[in-house]
Amino acid sequence: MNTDDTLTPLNRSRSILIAEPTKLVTSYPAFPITVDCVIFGFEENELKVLLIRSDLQYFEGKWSLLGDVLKETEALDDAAYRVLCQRTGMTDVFLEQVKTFGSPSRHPGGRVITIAYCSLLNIHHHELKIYDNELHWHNVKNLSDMAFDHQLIVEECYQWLQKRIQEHPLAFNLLPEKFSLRELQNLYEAILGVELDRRNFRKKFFAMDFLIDMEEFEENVPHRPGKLYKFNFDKYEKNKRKWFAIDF
Amino acid sequence: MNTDDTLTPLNRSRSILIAEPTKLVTSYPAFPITVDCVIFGFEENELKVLLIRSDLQYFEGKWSLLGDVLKETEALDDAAYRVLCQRTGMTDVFLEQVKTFGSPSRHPGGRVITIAYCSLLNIHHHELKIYDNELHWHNVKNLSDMAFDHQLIVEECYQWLQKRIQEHPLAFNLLPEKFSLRELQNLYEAILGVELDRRNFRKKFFAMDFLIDMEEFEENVPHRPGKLYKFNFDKYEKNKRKWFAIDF
DNA sequence: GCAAAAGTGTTGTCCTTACACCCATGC
DNA sequence: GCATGGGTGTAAGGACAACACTTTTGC
Repeated sequence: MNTDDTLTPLNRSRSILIAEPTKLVTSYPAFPITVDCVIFGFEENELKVLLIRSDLQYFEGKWSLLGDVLKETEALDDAAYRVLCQRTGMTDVFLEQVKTFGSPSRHPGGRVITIAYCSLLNIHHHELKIYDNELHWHNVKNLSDMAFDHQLIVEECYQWLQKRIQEHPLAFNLLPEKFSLRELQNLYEAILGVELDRRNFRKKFFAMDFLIDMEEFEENVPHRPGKLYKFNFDKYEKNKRKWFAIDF
Repeated sequence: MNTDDTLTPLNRSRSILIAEPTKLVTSYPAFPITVDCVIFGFEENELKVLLIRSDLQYFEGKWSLLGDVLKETEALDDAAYRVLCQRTGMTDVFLEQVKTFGSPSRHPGGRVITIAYCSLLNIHHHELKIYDNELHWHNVKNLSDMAFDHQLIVEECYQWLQKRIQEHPLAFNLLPEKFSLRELQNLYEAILGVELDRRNFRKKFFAMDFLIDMEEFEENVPHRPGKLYKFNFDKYEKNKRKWFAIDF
């Protein structure tokens, strides 16, 4: 049973209806909220994440996610898109809410609750809006020395991505519009940390029948050029299978 | 580019380190935060969700999730467990964060951001702590007239559950410790909204080899009693398969 | 002509599905 | 003895894993 007497739902008598919701809400404790974007990119066969140097002296030299404070009347997703757009100049980017982190001690300046978003983009489709020279792509495999609980946040988003990429066609957000099957396979191998059989990988994607053959080939490669494909998002949306299989 | 001049990370010059994080955090806008628990139970072959009458006059007569305000120094998960424990008396209950909802207009008393948790429990393992007579189990299929955005929250948690139950042994949280295969199948059918072949369903679960045969039988059933099983969580934890299969 | 990667098929195994009959119990 | 659900097996088809050689291009 509750022992304090603040005006929380569990403390109030249930039989009296509250007529002044504004008064009620004003009585609640309030917390600063931020959104943090875990922005993944793919380059040189490595999965990368976009980080910036922390601007807190407390975390001097440590790396931090791109985030910003939620504004008074801004939707959560809008705040995340705003951060993305301001940093990368891109507006049509994959973005999804992953998890909210609210440990009371995660911020040295007081309690701040952050909503983590995961974002995937093609590194070569945009120029970073670098306001200073401290914005960089980092290999996901060697992260350390991060500010706040950002290492934990990246790890959870990375796990989320590993699972998600197997069930949804997210990978294509990380590649150029036209890509070779080798690039696609490299991407899956990098994200999942496994080696895949080339023949079976191709068979699987051709069997899905969501790849459009561009009848074009790679250029400037020091070996036989591979064919280029696009992912047929329209067809995928119409045909996506109703997922069902008990399996654990 | 930002046009206002509040002290958000995107507006500050990046070259100056901030020495007083507390001052910084205090300058951020702050929002009341609640946790809302979508508590699922299973009874009479129907998936149910635990709801209470809203205590806001604004939502008079409408149903609402069980929630409470986040306390100043309380971890998010702790707040959710507190709500669960206060309502159901149960402490060892499955609980997981699902998603954060923060539409600026979701609460009539001002902006309140809520973190939705999903919880699964065996209805018959506890007595509801009913402080008044307005706490009830509702069939998930016929929800309407809910307060706030709670209908949306329930829908998202239900979808989350449908997916999750196929990949993780969550179902056993909704059943008595000892259950028959029929009960298990009924549960899957109710949650997923499909009909399953009885023989194949049994084969699948026996093949997993995570069921412990209790050598006991149902009682007081008007037909041949079925065998009772327990789920072997220990064995599952040791053997759980590394999930990998591109499939979308 | 050599290095490097593209491209291609088959086979065996396993998993999934579809499907029908007898059995044990309560009434 | 009848109604109700418990319990079981098989066959066919589809998906997946393992595996090696030829082709094309750049240099």
